[in-house]
Amino acid sequence: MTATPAPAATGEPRYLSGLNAPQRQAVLTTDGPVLILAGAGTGKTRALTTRLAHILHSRLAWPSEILCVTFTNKAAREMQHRMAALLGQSVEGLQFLGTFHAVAARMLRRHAELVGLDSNFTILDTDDQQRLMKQIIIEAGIDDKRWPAKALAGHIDRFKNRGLTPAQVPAHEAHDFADGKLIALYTRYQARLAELNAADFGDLLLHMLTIFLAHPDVLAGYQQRFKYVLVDEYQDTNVAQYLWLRLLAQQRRNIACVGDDDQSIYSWRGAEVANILRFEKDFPGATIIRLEQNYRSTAPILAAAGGLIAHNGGRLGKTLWTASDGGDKVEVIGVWDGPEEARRVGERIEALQRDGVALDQCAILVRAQFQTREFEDRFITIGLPYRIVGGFRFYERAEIRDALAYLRIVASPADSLAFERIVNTPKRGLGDKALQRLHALARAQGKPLAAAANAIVQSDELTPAARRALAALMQDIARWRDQLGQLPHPELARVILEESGYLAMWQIDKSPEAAGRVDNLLELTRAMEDFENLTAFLEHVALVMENEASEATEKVMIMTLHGAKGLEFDHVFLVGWEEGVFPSQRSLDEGGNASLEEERRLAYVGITRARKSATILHAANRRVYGQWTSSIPSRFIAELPEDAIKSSDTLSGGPSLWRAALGQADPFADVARGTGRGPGWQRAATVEPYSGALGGRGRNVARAAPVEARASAVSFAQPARKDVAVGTRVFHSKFGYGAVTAIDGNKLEIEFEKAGSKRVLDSFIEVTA
DNA sequence: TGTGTTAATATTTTT
DNA sequence: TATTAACACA
Repeated sequence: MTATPAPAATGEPRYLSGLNAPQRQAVLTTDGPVLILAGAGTGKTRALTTRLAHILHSRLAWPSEILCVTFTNKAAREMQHRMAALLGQSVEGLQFLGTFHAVAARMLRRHAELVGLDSNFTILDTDDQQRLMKQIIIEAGIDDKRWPAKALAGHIDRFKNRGLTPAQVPAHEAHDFADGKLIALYTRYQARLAELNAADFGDLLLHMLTIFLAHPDVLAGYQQRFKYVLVDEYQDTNVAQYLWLRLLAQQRRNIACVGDDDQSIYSWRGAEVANILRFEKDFPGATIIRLEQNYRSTAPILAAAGGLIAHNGGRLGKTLWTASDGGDKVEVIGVWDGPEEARRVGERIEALQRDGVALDQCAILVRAQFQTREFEDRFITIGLPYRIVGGFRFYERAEIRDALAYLRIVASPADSLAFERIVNTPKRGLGDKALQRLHALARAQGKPLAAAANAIVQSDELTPAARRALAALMQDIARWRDQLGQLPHPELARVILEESGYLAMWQIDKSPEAAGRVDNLLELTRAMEDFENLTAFLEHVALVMENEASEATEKVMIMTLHGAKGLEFDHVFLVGWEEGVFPSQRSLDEGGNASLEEERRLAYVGITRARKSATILHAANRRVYGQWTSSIPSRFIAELPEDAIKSSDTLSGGPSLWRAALGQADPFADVARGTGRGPGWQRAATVEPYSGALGGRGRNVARAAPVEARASAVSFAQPARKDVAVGTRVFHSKFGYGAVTAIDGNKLEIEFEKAGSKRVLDSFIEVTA
């Protein structure tokens, strides 16, 4: 094996230079099925992108004859960009490069009538979906508390992921929900979607499957068209996606799938690792190419990751190697509790920062969102800029969804879900009673809600007040619809937000987040300018639920392990490696070994994100849902190869934990075993006291805990600002409004209206009038 | 119809 | 602990 790229022959296209032998093979083997097993950091995107560029450059196919699917919009965009860079010009006409859902939606709009939809069908998101399911459950006379909409949505989603229409669901699987009514509810849900001219995410693929199977001519058309099929992240495909791909590629068999079975972490979303494992059976004679040379991480990091993943069974098997040598061992640090973990990581990052490391090259990877809080609190205190990635996305925010509902009802009068959402937002005095009547009429006449509303205001069904309010709303909607062709759509959106009173509703609102919501609404209208018309914008929103705004300032990234997949950082902090946190309790309780192996793959993904250093932390005590719990280090720590890691413990409890985990005599074993407050409690509290350690009800400890005693160099370096004094009214993006009660240099003590008393740095607050 | 209370409930989330 | 949804009340 060699790190040297194969020598470039003269006259060879420029894009091939710099590829290693297997990468080159992955690009040049254009005929027949190819499975590219690409380990983390082995240049998989590069191989895939170059392959696409090669096909186009060699004129093997036109852009419109290529199907290239990814899972995320980000990945699709990146391919587009990198290919333009490779070929020296951007490529037009790649109509079928995109996410599975975007590509399927594009196809479905062409053939919608074959599954009883109109080509302008709306795409529902999870929220719409669940509201609809709840209606269906109640309509069926089922107790929606015992059988929540969420659970039904989960079942139906799983069926769709498996490519099963209601008729295809095996009868014995119907007993899981509402006394065997599951299939009936699924059927009813699909019927309602058809009435609403709507499709959910799962439908985009499932409908296409149905069409392909029922209309061989349509399928043949696509089989003919797509000379080459490229698939990214193949290990994450679900059964529906797999069947869809297989149908499309069956004819020409020029399919190339890139994936890594060791990075399959989405089985809970229906991903089937089996798809990648049986590729050779599906496509006999397939070329298998392994990319194993890692260009990202140091040898110790790869050794740690490799040693860990070796504990999984049923792998296709890959061994990552690197041509570079040196590098620090992976550090494993045991700490007393969550706050100490956050403090340690903060210190480490500040040290790195002093050495000139950019903050956005440091990442903290957590198993679950709740772990981010500890870091957030700490970083606010020491004034370390951070960004929590994930969590709520722009288009999921309530105000954005409300605004979109207004736009949807204007764009498509039959969108009853949108209508329902905005009919009484802002409050118009249209309560349950009025809505029930409206629903009843709509159902009786088989009309959309908006049409029923137009009818009901002609009658005396409603109270005069409600009737007036509804009539006014319907007039507004009609007027906005008239303006649809006249005003530019961002302008129309502004008009709607103004005239509906929706914007005013938030402007009047005094809660801390209201100002942000107003900003978001303005941002929404701005974002619309990037689209040709309202329809194009709404399509984008339905399929691209991500937050595109990237911030310019350097910040420490805090994100989940799932969110980190596909990313890389110089310095990675893997926190919360404790049994019950990671691997998560849920995965230990249910799902058996498969589920544990997925957690292990998640750990593997986490470690392989690191370029230069990986640091693993585990705490002896952690507050989960307000309860203090003790835990032992994650089994994954014990699975790391001894010579790739370096363990260190803090004074406050680490060593005892190690011994507990290794089953040796340990004076504090009772602590580690989870009996709660063992003798270590008092000891730890005296080693490094802080309010958090003594639990929520730490009445016996002064509130102003000496946590900040060792404040960071960063916070000392900044001069105190002059526009604040005791009593100044301020705003903080996390805590809301408050008044300054004490000033200590650039640290302020503020009594927040909602959040209580907090100490924060002055650079984090705004002075308000 | 709007508001204040209580009670339940709590992974991961590419579209 | 903290959020959210459902329910009683004015």
